[in-house]
Amino acid sequence: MIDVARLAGVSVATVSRVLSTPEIVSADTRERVEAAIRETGYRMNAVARSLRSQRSGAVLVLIPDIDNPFFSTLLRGIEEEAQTLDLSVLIGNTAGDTEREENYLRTVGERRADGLILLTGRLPGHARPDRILPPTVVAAERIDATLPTVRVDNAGAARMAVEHLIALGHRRIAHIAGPPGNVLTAERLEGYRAALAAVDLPDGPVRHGTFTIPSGFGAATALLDLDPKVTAVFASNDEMAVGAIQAAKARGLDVPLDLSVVGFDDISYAGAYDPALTTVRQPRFEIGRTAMRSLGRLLADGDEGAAVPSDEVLPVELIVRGSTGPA
Amino acid sequence: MIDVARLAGVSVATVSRVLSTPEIVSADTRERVEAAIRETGYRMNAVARSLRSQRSGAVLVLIPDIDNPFFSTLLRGIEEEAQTLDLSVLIGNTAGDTEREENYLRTVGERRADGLILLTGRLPGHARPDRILPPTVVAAERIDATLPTVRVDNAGAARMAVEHLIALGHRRIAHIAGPPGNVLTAERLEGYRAALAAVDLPDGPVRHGTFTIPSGFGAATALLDLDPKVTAVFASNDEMAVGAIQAAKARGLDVPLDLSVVGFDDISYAGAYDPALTTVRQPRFEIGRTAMRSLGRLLADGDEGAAVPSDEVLPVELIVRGSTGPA
DNA sequence: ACGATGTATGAAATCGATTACAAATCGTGT
DNA sequence: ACACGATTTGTAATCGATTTCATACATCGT
Repeated sequence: MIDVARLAGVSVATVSRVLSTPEIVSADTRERVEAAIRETGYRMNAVARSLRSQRSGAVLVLIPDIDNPFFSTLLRGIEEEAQTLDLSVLIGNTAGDTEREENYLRTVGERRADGLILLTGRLPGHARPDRILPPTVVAAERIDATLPTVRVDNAGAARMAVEHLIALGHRRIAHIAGPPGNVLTAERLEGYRAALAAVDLPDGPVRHGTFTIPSGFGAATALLDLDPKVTAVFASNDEMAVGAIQAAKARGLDVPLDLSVVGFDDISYAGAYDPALTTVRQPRFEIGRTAMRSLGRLLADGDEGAAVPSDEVLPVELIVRGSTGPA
Repeated sequence: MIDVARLAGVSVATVSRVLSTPEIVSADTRERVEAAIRETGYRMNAVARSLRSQRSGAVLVLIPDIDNPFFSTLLRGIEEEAQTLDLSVLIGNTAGDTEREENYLRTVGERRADGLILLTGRLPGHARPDRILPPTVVAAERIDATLPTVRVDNAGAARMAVEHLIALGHRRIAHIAGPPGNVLTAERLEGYRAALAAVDLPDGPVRHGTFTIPSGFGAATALLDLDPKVTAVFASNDEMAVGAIQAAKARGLDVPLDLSVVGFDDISYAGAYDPALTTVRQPRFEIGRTAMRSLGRLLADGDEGAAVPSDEVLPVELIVRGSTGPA
């Protein structure tokens, strides 16, 4: 910067002004400085700027598993919006590990990141609930009423899925739920029950899985053993739905002729599966993008809107494909 | 830091030393300082440290598509190793866009990142080949002999896949290649040809796709139209292999009875597909981890080993599943 | 022609650490 | 008891930007 200043015959203060607030510099010096910048190939040192301005220009994304297609799409949305906001994205893959979480949280304590996006479905540092968080946005699940959140209406979406099955004439509809204690599990189970109750149908059998294909396979097997008259299954996510289809095939049932299966999420390969999965599409990319946008606002506003944590609910869409059919 | 120093009755220099080189400070002052740190809840400002030490402690990963399971696993490996090296990972999703690439490259020019990992399969800033790069490691493909690389032997792996088909008795084996001009496409095509040539079989028909399911579907359809006697297809990646299976099913063929299909990569849902995909597993996680490890060494060494850019070739594994069978 | 106002610029303080150099303290051998 | 080297600590410069404050100059109204 000193070189640029020398070359342009101005002070470093002026060079800085050309870079950050060009409008307050007279047109001709500005041009001289810009020419000098080009000539020297000068690049701003972002670290020095961060030190002085007390902003790192980065956000940290805590994510349970980058490798999970659900989260990777979210991350893509976050990344996309971050780029338009000129913010960097630091990733923190926690793998459900509290220690790693703490590690990453240190990162923001050390000022490496200005804000935080939580995809982990729980508050970090839960040992100390008094823990102060930086500007934070929660995506995909509502875990704390005091934090801005971007999500979908899980209960409503689950209800929509089950209503689709009811409309197809199914009466005995089972549910493969997520792990007990999980917010998503509870909300989707609630939606499933609401849909049945609305048409005076009794609840079908319910089994819990762990959001994985094998657990879906196991749960579906158990359900079909328990009640062979079940003609439809609503799974709390797509992986378990795929597991359920595999279980059905394994016992010689045809999907959708003998058993209809609905998933949740519409992960990328749901449509590629055979049969193609009927599922509820969450706008994952949009959720990510929206979360990043909210965080951007939070960072820009200082503490203005903090009093009213936003809670954005994005619309879902039922994608009807080959895994469901008439009862 | 000043507060800590005051509380411990020492100078800030001593506090700094306790933090970065504890061994040169006497045991009792060290303890006093550590107590003061705990008491004040002091957290180091990483930005200030970066400014002084001229190291940001972050690496930038340029990735074509985070959402692609192939890359997301790589990224997970990178992330994992980065955490043990105490480095932050900045992600740059380029989506094949040169402008974004440039944007992200600016990031490292501005000292936000110390090093670079390229998953994009090409050198960035190709407009200016004289462009100076920071310490850089290339993962998954060899694109420049002067840059350290971590990869697999694509030709050998492809050959292994085709030899599996030959061993099953297949004689007319088609290939769905990647897009022309791509390094991976060329190497895998070469391996395919080498396997056939080794047993004096003529090349089968070859069609190019774009590494996507629909393109695999289209290519397989074209191949089967062209030569209905084909009994096996080797696809250059798993997505195209899935597309090929769909194409076979669409024309009433059974996989693997009428047509055997082999893919490449072993992406996460290859084993979940119906039929489960026979494929060549790339150790993606290990590739990512190894790439990060190499970069870590590069960053630690200054310019020592720069003369001999490493080229690590990791072993692949043929995963035989349900999509291949005897001719 | 003169003070008041506004605009453009520069000098220097500042952000929060690290580290070269200097100074103080301590121990040890004679 | 003293000189010398080793250890420990402090003072102040430094990293590269931003920003406050002061100053120089131009413009304008009366």
